[in-house]
Amino acid sequence: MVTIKEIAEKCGVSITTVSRVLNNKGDSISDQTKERIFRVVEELNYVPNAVARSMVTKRTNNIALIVPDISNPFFADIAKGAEKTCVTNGFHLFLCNTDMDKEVENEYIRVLRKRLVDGMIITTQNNEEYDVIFEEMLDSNYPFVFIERYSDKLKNVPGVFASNIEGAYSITKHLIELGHKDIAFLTGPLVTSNAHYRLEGYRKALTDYKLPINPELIRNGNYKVDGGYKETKALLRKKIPFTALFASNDLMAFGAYQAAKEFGLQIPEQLSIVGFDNINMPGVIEPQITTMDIPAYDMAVKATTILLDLIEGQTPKESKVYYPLQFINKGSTAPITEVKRFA
Amino acid sequence: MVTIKEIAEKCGVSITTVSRVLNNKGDSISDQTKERIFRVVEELNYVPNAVARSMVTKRTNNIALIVPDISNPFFADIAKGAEKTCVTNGFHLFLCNTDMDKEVENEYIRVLRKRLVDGMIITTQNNEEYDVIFEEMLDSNYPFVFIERYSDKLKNVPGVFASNIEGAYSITKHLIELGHKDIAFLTGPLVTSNAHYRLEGYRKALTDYKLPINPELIRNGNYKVDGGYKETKALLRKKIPFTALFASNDLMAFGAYQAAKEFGLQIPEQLSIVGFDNINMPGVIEPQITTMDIPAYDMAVKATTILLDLIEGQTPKESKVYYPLQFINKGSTAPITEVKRFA
DNA sequence: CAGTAGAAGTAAAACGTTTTACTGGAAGGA
DNA sequence: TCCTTCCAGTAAAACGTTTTACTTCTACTG
Repeated sequence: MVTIKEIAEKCGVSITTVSRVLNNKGDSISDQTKERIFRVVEELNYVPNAVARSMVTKRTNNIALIVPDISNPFFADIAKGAEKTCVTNGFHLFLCNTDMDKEVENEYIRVLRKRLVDGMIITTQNNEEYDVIFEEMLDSNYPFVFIERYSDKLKNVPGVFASNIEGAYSITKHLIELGHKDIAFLTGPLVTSNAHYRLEGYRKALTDYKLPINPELIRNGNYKVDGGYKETKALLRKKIPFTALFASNDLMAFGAYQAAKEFGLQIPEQLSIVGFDNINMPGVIEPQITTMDIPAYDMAVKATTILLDLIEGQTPKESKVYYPLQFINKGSTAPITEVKRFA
Repeated sequence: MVTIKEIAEKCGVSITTVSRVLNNKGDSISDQTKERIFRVVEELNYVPNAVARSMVTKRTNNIALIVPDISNPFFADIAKGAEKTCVTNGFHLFLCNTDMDKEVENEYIRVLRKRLVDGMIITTQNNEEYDVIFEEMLDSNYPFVFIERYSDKLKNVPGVFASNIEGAYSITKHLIELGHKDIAFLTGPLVTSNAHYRLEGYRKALTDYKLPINPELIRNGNYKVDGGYKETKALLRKKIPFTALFASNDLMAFGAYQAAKEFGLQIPEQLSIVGFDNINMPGVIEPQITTMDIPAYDMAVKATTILLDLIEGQTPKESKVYYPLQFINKGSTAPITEVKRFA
C-alpha cells in the first residue's frame, strides 16, 4: 500500500502539505505544489487509509442500520430511507441483517460500537436480557436511535415509532364494523414491542365493542410468510370458527391467504383477512390485502436525521416521534352478512 | 471514551499487559493480574477501539457485499449466504445497497476500498466506464470477488457465476418444445453481463430451432416488477402477437403476470410465462411461475469463501466457479395447442 | 555457588493519518 | 533600514492499539 509519506517524498514536500491539499485545507499552498501532489497521487494510485484517518478525526462517516429481516419489504423501505438520508449528508450506510437472531444482533452491536461506525439505527427485536448493552451505550454517549423498538427501561433513547396500538385498534374496528365477531389474530414475535402493541390494539377494540377475547383465536407468529401460513393452517384445522383474520404484518397475511386458499376458502366472501405494514409486494394476489400503512421510508429518514444530529453533537429537535398510520382498503374484507361460513 | 491506557493505569500495569490479556495472548500473565484487568474493564465499561486496532493489525475482520437491489429476494438470499459464511469465520458483513445506481455503487467501492473492510463481494451491475477502479484494485492487490458480474477486461478477478446462457437456452427450449414460436423476451438492464447472457441464451435457442428473432418482441426491462409490468403492457397494447413470454428474472415475470391478468389473459392457457432466479416470494399467484433455479445461497457461500481465502493471502482453490441452473416447472406454461389466441 | 530457565511483565516503536503550533523568507510600508 | 504581514510550508504530537524485543526476579540444576 502506498502511503501519504511516499507521496510526500516523491513530491519533495512534507506530509502535512499533502494531507492539507488532499483535504482541501490548502489555503496557503501554491497551485504548482497542489498540482504536483495531485499528479503523483494519481500516478501512484494512492488511496488514503480511512482507518488511520478515523483514528485521528474520531469519525468514520459511516452509520449502521440493524434490521431483523431484510427480505421483508418493510425493512427494505426503511433501508432506502436511511440510505438516502445518509448519502445526502455525506454518510454511508452499512446494513446489518440479523435474521431475527438475538445473538447475531448483539454481536453486531458489540462490534459496531467499537467505533467502526459513528452511530447506529436499530430496528425492532427487543431482547430485554441484552438491554444492558444499550444502557452502557447510553452511559458512554454512543449515538444510537431506535425504530419501532420500545423499552420502558430505555426511555431516554431517541426513537421513531408507529402508532401501533391505534393502528391495530382501527383495523380491528373495521372488521368489527363489518359485523365480524370471531376475529383470529396472528401476533408477531413477542420479543418485539410492536408485536405487543398490535395485540393490545386488537384486544382493546374487542373489549371496547364488548366482544369476547378468545385466546384460542390468538396465535403466535413470526412476522414471516411461513408463520402466517402455519398458524392459519393450524387454526383452520382446529375448526374453531372465525370469519376474519388479522395478521400482525402483511407477510403473515400472505401466508394466511395462502393457507385459506388451500382450504378452499373464498376471500373475502368466506374469510376476511387484514394485514399490517402496507408493504409493496409484487405478489399478484386478488384481492390484495387490506392493511395499515406505516410510513416506513419517512420514519427511516427521520430516524437517520436524529442520529446524524446526535453524531454532530447537537440535540435533535425531536427525539421521539410517533407516526400515525393509515387504513388502506384493498378489498380483502367483506361484511359478515355475505359470509358463507365454512364448516 | 475510556482507553486501554486508563485501564492500565487503574490496574497498575503496562498497556502491553492489558492488551495481551484482552487478546488472550497472556500466556505469561498471572491469573490475579488477568482477573484484576477484567474487573476494571468491566467496571469502566471499556470497549477497545476497533479503528486503532485495525490500524496496527491491518485487519478489520469486516467485509462488504454490494448489491444492486436488496428488495429482490435473489439478493436477499445472496446476503444470507454471505452473512452465514462470514459469521462462521469470525467476520462481519456489511450490506451496501446501490439501488441500481452506478454512482452509488462506485461511491461505495471507493469508500470501502480505503481499508474500511478487508475485502468486498460485488454483485452484478456492470459499468464499463468504471472498470478502471477494479483494475486499480487488482493492481493494488485489494481483495474482491464478483458474483454474476463478468467483464472481459477483468478476467483475473475471481468470481462465481450462474450458467446464464445455458439456463436461458434451456427454458426457451422448453417453450419452443411446447410449440411456441412467438416468444416475447424482457431483458434485464443491459449494463449487467447476466442480462446479456440470458438474452444470448434466448437468441441461441430460437436460432437453433430455426425460429425467427423478432426484435419487436424483445424489450428492455430493469429486473424489477414495475419494469416487467410496463414492458408487458406495452407489448400487449401493440398487439404484436405472442403466445409466450420469457422475463429475464422472476420479479419482472410477476409484473408481466399482473399486466397479462389486467388484460384479461388466462395463464397459462392464453399466455405462457417463465421467469428466472426461482426467488422465494410470498406472492400467492396461481399458477406460480416456471423458472430457472439459481443456487444463490450456495454461490454466495462460495464467493465469500474465495474472498476470505484471498484476505488470508491464500490462493483460493477455485477462483472462477460456474453454477449450473435447474429448470423448475411451476405450471405457468402450456402447449400452444391449448392457446386461445388473444386478439 | 554460578548458571540457566522460566515467569511476569515492560518500554518503545509502529500503524497512517490530521492538526497544532511553528519557521523562513519575501514583500510592503514607514 | 527596520518592522510587519503574508505566503508557503514544516516538525512533531496525537489518535489507541499491537507487537517486538527486552528486563527483572525467582527458582532450580549441577
